[in-house]
Amino acid sequence: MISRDHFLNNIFKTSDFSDEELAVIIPKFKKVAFPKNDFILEEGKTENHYWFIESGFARSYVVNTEGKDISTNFYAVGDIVIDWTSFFLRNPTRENIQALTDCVCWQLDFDTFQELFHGIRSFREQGRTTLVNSYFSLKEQSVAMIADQASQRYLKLLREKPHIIQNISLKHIATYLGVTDTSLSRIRKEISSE
Amino acid sequence: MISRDHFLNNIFKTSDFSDEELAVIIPKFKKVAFPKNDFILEEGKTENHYWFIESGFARSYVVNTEGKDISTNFYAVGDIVIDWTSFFLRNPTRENIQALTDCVCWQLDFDTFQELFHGIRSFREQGRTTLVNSYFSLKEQSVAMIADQASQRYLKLLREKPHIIQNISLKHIATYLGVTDTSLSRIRKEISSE
DNA sequence: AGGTTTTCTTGCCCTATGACAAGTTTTATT
DNA sequence: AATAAAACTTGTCATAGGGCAAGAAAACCT
Repeated sequence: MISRDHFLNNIFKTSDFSDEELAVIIPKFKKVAFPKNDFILEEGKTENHYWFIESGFARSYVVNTEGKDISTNFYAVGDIVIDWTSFFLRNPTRENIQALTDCVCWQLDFDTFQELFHGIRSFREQGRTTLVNSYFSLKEQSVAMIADQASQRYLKLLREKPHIIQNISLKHIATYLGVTDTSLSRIRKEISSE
Repeated sequence: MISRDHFLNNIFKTSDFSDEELAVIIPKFKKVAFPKNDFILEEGKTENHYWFIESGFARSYVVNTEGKDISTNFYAVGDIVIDWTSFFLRNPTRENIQALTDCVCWQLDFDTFQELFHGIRSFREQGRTTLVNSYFSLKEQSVAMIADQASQRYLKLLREKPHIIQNISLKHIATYLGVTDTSLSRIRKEISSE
């Protein structure tokens, strides 16, 4: 019997799962802890798991040809931590995912995912929706990179994900927004002086 | 009986479909033609279809707050034309998709898609893979916007999709690459003089 | 607490790209 | 073919943001 206030119950409660389905799904997840700075995923490995974050912060990044890292995403409580491409295409990843603080996560492996995906209609509907939501966010950010000034991208992030601004270091946020840390520092100054 | 050289047979042949499955799937598609400049999808509408292009070129774009359009993708023979977000989340789209030449397409509607997706395991595996591939391309382009110079993004497009460079107007390619048409013209000049 | 490392800010100058405008070439239309 | 309309190029000048380096402030040891 799954406790009514189990973390994963809150994750799944917005979807159309029956109690019976949740009783099948939730026990498949395994609790794991990542200490601060630990790598949840490393470039070159093929991802065989994903996680939901119960506590802590993480970020994903890629390293470009000049050896600089570029943050591609940030993960906070309730977020799914997954490299969609590596997980589903069974390819070595280009991404690194790193715990920025101590993290507690709930993990599912690929085979179990497949079993649930093909076995439970609402699970695959929910999985598809989660992926499409990620796609949507990425597209929004991608269009903003072309259409908006860096300061507007910063303000949007501040508006929509203030917990990221408050908990992630400026240099990581800067690369995510496509500017240098120097520029982001100036953008902050500019904004606070208004 | 589906002809062995039916266009859709070539689309699906790379996946693990049995002949029986193909005989179920392919007849569900409906042939449609879009004349040049026709809108395949318009902002504000909820997308109830997707298409495979048998011939022609199309592009998708969003209009930003200043009224300028930004190309988000180009579609050529064999490509899937779909607004993933609108199609799966059943939301009004922000995108416009426009035929740049006369196009012949094969169309599937949402309800039929759902029937195949939930009914045929290999169909949903293939659908998921297609979506993840789109996600991958978007991410690549997104990281390139931050990590690479405009000229490198142009060269990459030229290398990977020469048919796009050859058939799509400079101004559309420019917004896709995140530069003005003026800049792209200079980039071309710069490259050809090397 | 004292020292070390990391994070953030600021100054100076530079570069890639944008804005605008005037040509030129290509394509479409009658 | 003649005309109009796009598409593309090029010039001049402006600007957002980058590169580098020096401090200041904060976080992290042991």
